Amino acid sequence: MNFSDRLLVWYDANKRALPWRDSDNPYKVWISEVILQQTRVEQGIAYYFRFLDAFPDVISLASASEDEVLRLWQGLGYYSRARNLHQTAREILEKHGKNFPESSEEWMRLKGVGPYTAAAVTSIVFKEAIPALDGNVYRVLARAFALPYNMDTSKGKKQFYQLATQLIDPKRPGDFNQAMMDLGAMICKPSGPLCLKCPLNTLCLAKQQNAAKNYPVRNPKKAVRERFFNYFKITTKDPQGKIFLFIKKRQENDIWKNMYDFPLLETTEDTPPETLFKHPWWLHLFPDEKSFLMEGQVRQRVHKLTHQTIHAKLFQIFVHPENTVLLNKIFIAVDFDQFEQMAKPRLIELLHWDRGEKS
DNA sequence: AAGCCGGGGAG
DNA sequence: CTCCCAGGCTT
Repeated sequence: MNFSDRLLVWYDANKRALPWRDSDNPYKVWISEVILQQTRVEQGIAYYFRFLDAFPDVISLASASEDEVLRLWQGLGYYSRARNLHQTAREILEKHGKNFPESSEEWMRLKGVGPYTAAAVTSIVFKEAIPALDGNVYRVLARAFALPYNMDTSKGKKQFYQLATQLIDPKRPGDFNQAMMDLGAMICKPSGPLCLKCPLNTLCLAKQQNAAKNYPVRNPKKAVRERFFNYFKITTKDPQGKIFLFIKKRQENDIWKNMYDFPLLETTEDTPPETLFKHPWWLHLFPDEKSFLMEGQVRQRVHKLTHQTIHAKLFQIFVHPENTVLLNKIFIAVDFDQFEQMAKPRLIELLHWDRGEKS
């Protein structure tokens, strides 16, 4: 038996039962593929169910607001996926008149759809014989053939792509692609691969060399950036005694774009409150140091992302309503119930609900 | 080509 | 702690 036959025999007997499998619905497969970009299946499944429940088809997704879509995506990360998904739903409805494109070339032109997602959707739904290369597939191929190609470079990716094109079963392209990913996730794992259970173990060159850990070749990882976020949870009361807090929509090209957080003063290093309260940004909001009151403990939290570590502090500030004219111009006043319904980064969710302080 | 974009689970 | 996950976009 050749590579593909062994792989597919194994797949038929061992494939994972996943909610979007055996579906010929391009919308469902598309959503699942985008949710699973850089995201483990176990983490994505709950989001998949909630997303399809809220937006069962492309029309409902296109009809939603971006805020609603981001709110459903909250906690999953890489939020451009949600923004692009929403934008692309509207584009499909406009240009394709509700019908999805059927070729990977057309899919590639959609926002948020790259080589992997285009190939995955069209191979699974439309049986296009094009390989879908994700992290699992690079690892399986690199080990099986002891390939020295760097998967972080375009040249390296091209080598993997050409090989996969040779291997893919044109009769079952979707199953081939999913089988490669299942094998990578279940057997040919990044560390501690289960070679004894692998259907390819008799032909795997990395196993013969006992060198699975050397594959695939990748770029060395970069240093993590350190950032210092000083947040101010500014609250006030209206004449009826109802509490409002001031928030902001992040519109810069930075993390968490188009999601909501508290008024933020970012500094290049850890900065004591006395210094923050003399900062021009703060003095602009509160020229008079008696116009605000700091209450409660300062909440602190270290939030680690893949590429940056955020040292966050949350200062709780109370402001008398007569001193909120400028705040109302710069920020958005919401009550706590409204705030709960808005799309927030994980860090904000944690700071908001934190009890006491941590250092 | 390199930099940027989240959060979480496994070891 | 480190690694990396059904990647894609911007510069």
